[in-house]
Amino acid sequence: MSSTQAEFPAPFKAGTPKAAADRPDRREAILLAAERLFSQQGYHAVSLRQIALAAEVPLALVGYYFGPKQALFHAIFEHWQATIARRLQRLQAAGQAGDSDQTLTAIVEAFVEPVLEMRASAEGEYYALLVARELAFRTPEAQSVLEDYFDPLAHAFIDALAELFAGDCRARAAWAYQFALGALIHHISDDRVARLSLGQNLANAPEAAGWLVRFISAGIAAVMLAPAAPAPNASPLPH
Amino acid sequence: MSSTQAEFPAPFKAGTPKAAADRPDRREAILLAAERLFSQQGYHAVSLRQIALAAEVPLALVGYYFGPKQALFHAIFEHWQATIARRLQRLQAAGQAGDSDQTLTAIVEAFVEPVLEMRASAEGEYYALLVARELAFRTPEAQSVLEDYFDPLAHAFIDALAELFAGDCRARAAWAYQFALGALIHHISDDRVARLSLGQNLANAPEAAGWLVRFISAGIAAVMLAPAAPAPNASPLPH
DNA sequence: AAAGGGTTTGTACGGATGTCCAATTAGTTT
DNA sequence: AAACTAATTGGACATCCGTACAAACCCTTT
Repeated sequence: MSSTQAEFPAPFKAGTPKAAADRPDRREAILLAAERLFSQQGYHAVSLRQIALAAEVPLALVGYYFGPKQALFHAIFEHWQATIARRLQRLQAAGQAGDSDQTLTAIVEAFVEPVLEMRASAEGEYYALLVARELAFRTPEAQSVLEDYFDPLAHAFIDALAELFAGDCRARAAWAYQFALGALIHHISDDRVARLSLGQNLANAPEAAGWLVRFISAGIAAVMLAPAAPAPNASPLPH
Repeated sequence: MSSTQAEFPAPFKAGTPKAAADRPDRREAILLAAERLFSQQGYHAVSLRQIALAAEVPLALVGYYFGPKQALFHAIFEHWQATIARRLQRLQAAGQAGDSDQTLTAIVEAFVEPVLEMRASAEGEYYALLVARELAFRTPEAQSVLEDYFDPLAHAFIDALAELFAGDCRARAAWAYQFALGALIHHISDDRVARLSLGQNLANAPEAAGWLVRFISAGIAAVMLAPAAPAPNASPLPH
């Protein structure tokens, strides 16, 4: 794991035995504001002063709780580590469905729905956005976060797909997974669909989940069930 | 169009009748360096001094040719505007295919292939990356570029899909388009598939284009051909 | 009351940034 | 050669950045 961990005030205030609970938690306010601003504008576009202003705390308090800016960024991912474990559990439960069509749908739902739920929740809204946007860059930071936290999840999904469609097809499953991940991530971070649909669709509307599951499931099936290396003009439908 | 257009030296030097061709084109050197650095690190992470250093020109020359930093960012997309026109032409040609399966495949190929060709070329490599990575952010710079240059293209594709699948289905087509765009964009900026496929797939390998076309085509068909608002557990395959 | 540790705050430093401008050079036209 | 425009350059400006620090403030324990 990466090295940046420090001796700054603990996430759960261990020092004070029975701290007054009525006082607002300034540390979490900072974390929330950082999450929101980083996810909307990107790490480098946001200053610590903007974060402090949004969290309604003085600037120096940011440094007091989190130290350097980079450590604040890292703390966000620490804070959400548990959600990845939930997605893994959900995937394992998906393998127990009926026929293969149902199993595929169950796997895709296990892939999509926890993320959309988090995106829709007040707590995880901006974390989902942050993951979707910041992990595309090839900085050493992003790479280490990806490898440490998200690669195991990806391998689990790819293995599940390769097992569902028998044969030597793990390479295909890896392609299909990346396409599916792209569709999911873009949907998460999208606010353009309202404009492009001329106002008919709302960004991240709940009914979109069903369309997305449909899109990804059919796409995966088309890739996994294709006879061989696809001819340039092959029909896309399994038909 | 957003307001930032200015009286800075023209892209094609109109003032000088027969400028000495042996002198290196400093303006294009700046544009190239900006393209590369912006795509790798992001707009806000790159300073004008870094760009000037990479282009091997003094700092003030950047301002002389492009004015404010945002105008330089905008000029990159202005420079590649022709490729968007080519994509539009390609899309219009795709409508003339045979049956609806072939037409859909032709539309998707018109959507995917020009982008992958650009990604594979030495000239357009960084531009493709830049589009994929930077336009996801909700910053004023990204929004204005999206509206000015890419919304017309998106509308054309959505209209083509809505026309292919008859009925009142433009809203669905808008969803399908966003999912497809996500798959394409993520594939463009991805270098993780090699790791996730345990070395079997190479990032942006040419054979991936066929799989991507298949994935997207089947996904679009599944969304557009669905009977009604999809039930949560509906089968994803058009049977 | 006194002490003490965890919080909170105002403030300031060095450095980097975007932008601007006057001055100089190069190239073409009169 | 002189004049004129385009290209080029170094340097400076105000502003913002991340970071650090000493003093003040609670609140609980002596």
